[in-house]
Amino acid sequence: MANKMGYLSCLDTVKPVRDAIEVINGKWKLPIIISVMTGNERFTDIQESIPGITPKVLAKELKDLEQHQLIKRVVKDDYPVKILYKPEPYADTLTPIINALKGWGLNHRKKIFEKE
Amino acid sequence: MANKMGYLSCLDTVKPVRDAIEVINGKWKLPIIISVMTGNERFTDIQESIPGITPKVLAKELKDLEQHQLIKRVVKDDYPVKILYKPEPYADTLTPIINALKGWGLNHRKKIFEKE
DNA sequence: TATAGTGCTTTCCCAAAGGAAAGTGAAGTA
DNA sequence: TACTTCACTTTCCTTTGGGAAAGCACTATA
Repeated sequence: MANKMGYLSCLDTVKPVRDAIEVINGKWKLPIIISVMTGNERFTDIQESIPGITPKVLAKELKDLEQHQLIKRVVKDDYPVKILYKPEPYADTLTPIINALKGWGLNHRKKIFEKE
Repeated sequence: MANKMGYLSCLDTVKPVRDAIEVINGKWKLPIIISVMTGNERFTDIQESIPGITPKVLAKELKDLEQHQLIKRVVKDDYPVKILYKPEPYADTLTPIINALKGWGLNHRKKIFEKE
């Protein structure tokens, strides 16, 4: 028993990786987290710091990230009402992922340029 | 100068992260790489090792991964013709990303279960 | 009062991702 | 000869992601 199938099980790794991918999927979630963690707090600042993102997409992704408790939306009613987006402490746990992707991306770009 | 904008630039990190995301985007690419790196070589073995994947999706993603030089398709004409998928050395460079995602996914699942 | 900026929302639309199910052609097995 | 396996391919359909553009309520400023 334990071997009725002919393939090698890799679920130990595949399952948690898929859990992670589900949270940070799409083109925009990690860039937004990076921007907020860098210190951008205002909607338009975040938007301008990420080339190509539209306000619709940004609004939607900010909501998703709030639900996953990675950022929080703070309404500050000073003179005018200001809305600030801040990273939750939980966002810090993504740092290893971001660094791994950053390192790989830098290296990959180098590799592509060398070849072509 | 160097400060005409009111936002903080985070392109140093955002750009390489996006380069990486472009290569490993979607639900399936990393699971497939994990399966192949685990030692699964045959189409049906890979398919069975990843619950939920359909042959159409697997065929398409395998082609993508081949183009990115992360796996190679080997035609072995022994008695019958066999087709094998093997990891390229370049796939190893994804290990830090996979480990970071795996660790985060495991922790995230624990966090979710604690709460609810 | 008119204009501009902020933080979105709304509408419309398209393309890509992805799932279900069946089919296909070559080869191997009974 | 019939059946099965392997490695896909094909068709069809639904969902999701994402872009363009406009609008809107509110506040500030001239």
